[in-house]
Amino acid sequence: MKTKMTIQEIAQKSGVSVSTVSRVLNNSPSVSPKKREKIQQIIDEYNYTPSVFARGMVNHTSKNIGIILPDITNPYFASLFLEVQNFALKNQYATLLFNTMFVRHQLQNELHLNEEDYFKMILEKQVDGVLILGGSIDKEDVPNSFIHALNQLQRRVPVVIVGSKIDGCDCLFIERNLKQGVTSIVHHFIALGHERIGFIGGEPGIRITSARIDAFKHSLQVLNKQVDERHIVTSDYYAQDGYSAMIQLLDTSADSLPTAVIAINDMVAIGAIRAMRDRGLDCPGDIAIASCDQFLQSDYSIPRLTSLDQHNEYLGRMAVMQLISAINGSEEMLSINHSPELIIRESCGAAGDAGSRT
Amino acid sequence: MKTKMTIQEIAQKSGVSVSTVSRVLNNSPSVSPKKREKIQQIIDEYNYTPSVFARGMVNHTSKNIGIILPDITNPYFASLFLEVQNFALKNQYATLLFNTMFVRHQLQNELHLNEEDYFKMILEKQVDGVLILGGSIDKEDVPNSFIHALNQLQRRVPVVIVGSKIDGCDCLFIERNLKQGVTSIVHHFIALGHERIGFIGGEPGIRITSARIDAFKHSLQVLNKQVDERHIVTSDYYAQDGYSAMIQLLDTSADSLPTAVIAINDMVAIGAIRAMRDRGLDCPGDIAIASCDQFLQSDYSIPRLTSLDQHNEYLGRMAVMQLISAINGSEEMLSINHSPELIIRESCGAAGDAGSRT
DNA sequence: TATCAATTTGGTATCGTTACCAAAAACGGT
DNA sequence: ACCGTTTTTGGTAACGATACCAAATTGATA
Repeated sequence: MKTKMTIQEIAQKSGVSVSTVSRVLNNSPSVSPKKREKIQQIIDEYNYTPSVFARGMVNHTSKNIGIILPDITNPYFASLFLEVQNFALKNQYATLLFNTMFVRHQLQNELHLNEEDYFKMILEKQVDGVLILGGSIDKEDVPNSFIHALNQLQRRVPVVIVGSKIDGCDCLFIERNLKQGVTSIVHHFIALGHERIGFIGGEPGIRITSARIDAFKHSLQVLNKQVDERHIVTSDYYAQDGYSAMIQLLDTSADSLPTAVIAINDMVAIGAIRAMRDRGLDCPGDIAIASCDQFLQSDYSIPRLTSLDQHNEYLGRMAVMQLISAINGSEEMLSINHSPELIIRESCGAAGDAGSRT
Repeated sequence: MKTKMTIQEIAQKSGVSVSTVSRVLNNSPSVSPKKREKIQQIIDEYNYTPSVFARGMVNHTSKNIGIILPDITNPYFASLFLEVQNFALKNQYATLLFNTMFVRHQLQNELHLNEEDYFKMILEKQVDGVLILGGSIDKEDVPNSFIHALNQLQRRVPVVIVGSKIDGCDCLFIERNLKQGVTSIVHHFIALGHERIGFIGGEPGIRITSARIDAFKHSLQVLNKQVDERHIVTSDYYAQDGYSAMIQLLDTSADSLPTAVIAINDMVAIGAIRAMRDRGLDCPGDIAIASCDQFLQSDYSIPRLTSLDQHNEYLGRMAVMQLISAINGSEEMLSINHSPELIIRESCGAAGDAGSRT
């Protein structure tokens, strides 16, 4: 490949010293306008760009940030990433993306890596900061080795984590309000006259799951409603998991089925509705469904899904802002506060029957 | 942040010269086993990793590759990316991901960038190679400025493009067989006795769209069936576009509706089915639907979608393999040949009624 | 033991920037 | 015209690796 221009060549061609060219490159004020213009012209003409390696040697920065997330095919993470990249780019940072989970994808995962290995890799890549979106960090008992690896990472570059705060880890955490949304769904169901409400989906042992189930139980207890434990079925986050969870629910409590079910996300809801259909049940007729974390297809499914808009874009944006400000040495913690919004459509019955597509 | 170890410090601590440490780092054979072990131990102890900047200065490589794609939230690109990253990582390459399309996401896209701008950015990042997955490259008339920018990129680093070959561009192209799949859908529909078949979705002026529509028309003509132009409605690639395309189809040819429709992908199929439902029509009863590029939820939708599995994983893998071999100076072109597989489920009627979930 | 070849080591220029300091030029005021 | 101050420039030492060549060590053979 063609050899790159260097600052010396630019200097020579413009008849100045490298120092002056460097000053132009870095917008230093102390360059005479005349020289600046001439140099800039030469830079443009040869479309020279400074070597990030040489710069890195001096500044120890790469202008890259690392993003670690479990699964980019999950719309939740994809939309988060999108906001992150957008904002990062606006601040001259590019994003190195590491997708840690391959299992679901039937790909022969020839590299047997756990998240700790990714931490190491990312460190070797000399990124200026790391953003961790979900993953193992959300486990209820995070392994010590994981925390250790995380702290080691944190000692070298700023680390921002979108997830639940854990003890013994001094990274910056951005927490979502997981409970508020579930509570508002419960209230909505109660208002529609439902007495027996269930909850499906979510991996057990994961904080997101248990936080939502806690909120679910708690909000029912406050209203003096009972919770039937058989109506709570964990599994995972995808359509197939919604399917299996609903089948299990139907099988184990055939004598007293819930009349409404909360799904941990839209994919799970879709799987659950499919399961109901396969068992000859109608949604919302027999069981109403509402879910968290709405995604793009929610408004086109049959029935259209009542779902929570968690404003993930906002979350992603806050996370990078926090990271970039930490990279720039700021200690300030950005406060984040956004309320999820319940989008009422058909799957919860009653009020949503008309649909909401615009 | 803590200051990083350098090779000199390691050398000093192990009582050897930097050269020897460097040799250990690069697995050079000419180091005595005893010294090698001792040095390795010190390296591990301080968990030293060499500076990518310093290395880059000497080798001019970053061990990073750049991936440019329009929309990571689109399951097609997400699964492609996953394979790409997996294989890249296995070869010590990390992936810088650039998502060029923001429009669909209602985000205030404060950075007004077109793909050419991304080329420039990626070049400045000193990646060792670039992989372009779809996007503007698939336009029927690619702007000259785009080709120019592309060639400029290509002159500096190897560029592999997953997309249709274009004249005047000497990058490496990996082409999908777009026609075969559509043809097999047509044959399936004909076998089921359908006479009037339509086609919906896909952005007009994009090669993927026109290639598939061409294949659609051609395979019908070969069988001496007519094509009703009103039954071909382009729009875009998402659920909302399937919805609007189907509405338009229903509106413009109410007198003679097709009995079967091919959707350009599963999201479009979902939108179309929703539109039918809103108009009181049943799928597959009134209009059967089959689509290309199956995605994860295909088997859980109502009805389950008959769809084409294009084996994208394989495509993604070939693309990185090609890129990495090009980075390593190989001229060889990998030949790629995989046949799409039609997964028959409910949405096409008849044969698929039983569903296919395992 | 002396000689030569093969193996293992060390020294140092180099890569392309920026930071820092010193030198030169430009400017203002007497 | 001279001096002091400010602005603008240039020279060069870092930064942390690798590559290359020369030197030292080892081992084998006569």
